[in-house]
Amino acid sequence: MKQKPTESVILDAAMRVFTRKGFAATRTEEIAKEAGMNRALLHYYYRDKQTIFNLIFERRFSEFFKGLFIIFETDSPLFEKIEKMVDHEISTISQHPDLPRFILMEVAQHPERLIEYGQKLGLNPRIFLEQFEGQVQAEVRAGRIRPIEGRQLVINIMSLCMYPFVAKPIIKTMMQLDESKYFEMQERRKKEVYEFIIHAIKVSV
Amino acid sequence: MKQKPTESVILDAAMRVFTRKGFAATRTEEIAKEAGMNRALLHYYYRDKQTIFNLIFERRFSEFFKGLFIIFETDSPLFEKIEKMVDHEISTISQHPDLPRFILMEVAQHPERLIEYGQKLGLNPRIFLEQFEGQVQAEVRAGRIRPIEGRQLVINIMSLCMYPFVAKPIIKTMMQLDESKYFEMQERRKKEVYEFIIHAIKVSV
DNA sequence: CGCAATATTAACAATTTTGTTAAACAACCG
DNA sequence: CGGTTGTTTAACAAAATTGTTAATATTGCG
Repeated sequence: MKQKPTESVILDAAMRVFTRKGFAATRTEEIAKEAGMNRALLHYYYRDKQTIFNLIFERRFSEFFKGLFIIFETDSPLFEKIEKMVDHEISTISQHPDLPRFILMEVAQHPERLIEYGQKLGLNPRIFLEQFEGQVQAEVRAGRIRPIEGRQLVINIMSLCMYPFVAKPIIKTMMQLDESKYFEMQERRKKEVYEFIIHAIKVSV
Repeated sequence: MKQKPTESVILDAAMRVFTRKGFAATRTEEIAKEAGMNRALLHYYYRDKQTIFNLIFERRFSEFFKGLFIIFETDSPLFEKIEKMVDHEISTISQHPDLPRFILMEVAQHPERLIEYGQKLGLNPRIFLEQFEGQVQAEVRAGRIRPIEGRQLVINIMSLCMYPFVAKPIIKTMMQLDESKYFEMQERRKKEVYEFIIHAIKVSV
C-alpha cells in the first residue's frame, strides 16, 4: 500500500477539478473534497488557489502542445505526417477528452499565457509552420496535391481532430450516444479523418 | 437621440460580458459598468445574476442552433446544402466570433441545458440527422460520393466551420495574425472549406 | 408648478469563497 | 517513553461577491 505524497494527491485532484470546471468555476472546497482532505491543507502545501492553478495549467498546456509539435518536427513525407498527426491527436486526446476545452477556455480568457507558457516550453510555432508550408507547397508544385495554403490545411487538420472533443456534450446529446458509442465513433474517426483529408487534397489520378 | 430602455441596455451589456467570460467568471459589477450604471439597478430590473444569465443563454443558444437547423431542413441537393451550411456558419459566426466558445463552455458545464433549451426551441436533432443521413446514403449508393457515414460528415462540416472560431486566440497567436488578417483568413475559408469537403467526398471522375 | 410614479444610487447586509492560525494528531528518533 | 518535527484539522478572519434597502433624483402629467 504505497501512499502517494500529499502534494501529488492535491495536484491530481486539482487537475481533475480545474480541467472540468475551469479556474473561475472551481471552488477550493471541491479540490479538497476530491483529494479527500481539509481545505486548509491545500494552503499548507501551496500558497493559494492561483499557485495550484498555474502548476496545473503548465502541465496541461505542455500535454496539449508538446506531442503536436513533435510530429510537426519529424520529416516524414506529407501524407505520412498527416496520418501520424491525426492518429496521435485523436488517440492521446481520447485519454484526456476535456483537455482541449480546458486549454481553449483558459487561453481565451488570458491569451498572454499562450505566449508566456509557449516560450517556457521552447515552442516556436513560426518555424514549424513555415517548414510545413514549404512541404505543402512542394507537393502542390509537384502536382501531387491540389493547391492549398499550408495554414488552411493545418487549421483543417486540427479542426477535424479537436472539435469533436470540444463539442463532446453537444455531439453526445444530438446523436444520442452513450459514453461507449461516443468512444467508438472517435475510434472510427482516426481512419475517417485521415481519408477525408487525403481525398480532400490529393489530385485525382 | 432615442435612448434604449434600461432593460435592454442591461441585457446587451450582460450578453457581451457573459459571452466573453462565461457565467462563473462574470462579475455583476462588470455588467453594471459595461452598461454604465449602478449594480443595484440590475436587481431592480432582474431578480439576480442567474435570471439575467438564463435570458442571455436562451438568446444565444437560439442564435447558435436556429440558423443551423434551418439549413438542415431545406431540401436542396447535398452539395448545395453543404455549400449553404458552410457559408452560413462561417458568415454568421464571423459576426459573433465568441458565440461558439460560450455555448460550448456553458453546455459542457450543464449538459442538461442542451436538452431543456433544445426542447424550448422545438429542435429535434434526430429527425434532421436521419434525413441528412438518408440523403448522404442515397448519394453513396448513386456512386456520386465515396462511402461515408452521414454523422461523420456532419461532424466534419461542423468541425471545419466552428473550430477556427473556438480556437481563435490560439490561431491568432500561432500564425501571428492581427484582427484583420484573421478575418481575411476566415473569409477565404468559406470557399476553402467547401472545396475541401467536396473533394473529400466526391468520387473522382 | 407640484406631486406621483418610476428610475437610480449609495450605503448596508448577507452570503460565499478564500486564506490563516492555533491546536490536535501522528510519525520518527534519541 | 518523551520530545521534536512535520502533518492535518477545526475554527476563525479576511476578502470578494452578491443582493437589499432606504434615500435621492428624474420624469411625466394634472
